[in-house]
Amino acid sequence: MPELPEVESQLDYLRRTALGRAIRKVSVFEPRIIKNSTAAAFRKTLTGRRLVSAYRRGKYLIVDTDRPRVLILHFGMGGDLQYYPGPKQRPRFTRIEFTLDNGYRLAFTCPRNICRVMSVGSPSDVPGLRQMGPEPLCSNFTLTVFKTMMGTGVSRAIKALLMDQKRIAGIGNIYADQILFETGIRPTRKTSDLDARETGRLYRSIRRVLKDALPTASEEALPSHYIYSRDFSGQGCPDCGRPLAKTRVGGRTTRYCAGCQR
DNA sequence: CCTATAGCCTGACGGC
DNA sequence: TGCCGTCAGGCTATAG
Repeated sequence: MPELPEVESQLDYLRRTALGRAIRKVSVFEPRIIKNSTAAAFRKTLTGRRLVSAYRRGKYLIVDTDRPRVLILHFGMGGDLQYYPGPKQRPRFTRIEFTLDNGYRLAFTCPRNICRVMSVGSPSDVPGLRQMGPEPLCSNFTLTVFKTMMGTGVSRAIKALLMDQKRIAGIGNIYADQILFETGIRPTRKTSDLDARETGRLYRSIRRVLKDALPTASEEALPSHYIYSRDFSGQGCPDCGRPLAKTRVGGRTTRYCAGCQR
């Protein structure tokens, strides 16, 4: 569920709380979520490090330290950061806890253990980051770039392409459905079937939907007009009121309006 | 190379 | 009351 806008809000949270502090202690409650190294190496490489700066890439959060050592967080589904004064406030599902030099703690929580943390020398050590496609909200993601991407070897459903992190960074199930709804394109359409006008609309919709979601994105508040929310609350299409269709595309539950999306 | 699918993982929820 | 099956969704590994 944490997609580009939600990870951006996690980044904001980190900047308002633990960023700038040094790690006094690393507590590992769930070693399985640590990738690329053992729990012992994870602790050792990060203890004493200062969290200098952070940025987002796709659905990853990347934290640079005062050494050639980078903390990578991936929120999987339902991952979250919590900052609190002491162990009494430790949240449920805390998998990793950093005790900071001001005594406060930063927890990485994840109910389903699908999240991942890594301590690496460079972000490019992580295959998912190395192969990550362009950032859709950056200026180098132009219509031309998007058109080229849409033209190369694509017999797949358009929704599967939107969610492919090697093509575009940061779009997951919910925003893919919303982008396609606002474009009036059915998620099951083959990418090669889209004409130039639809491709242009899709490009603008990707940018608009993600950008509009940035200011308010957080785990608990998805806009009520989103087709995901509308389906969840048993309401129909926000435009025509018709019951929403549900199917599977790219292995994911997919919601659309059979009337408004062609 | 490209695409599709199974599996990881466990809380929430509905049915009985 | 409580058991059980299903679903959710990021990604990766593997199969076709």
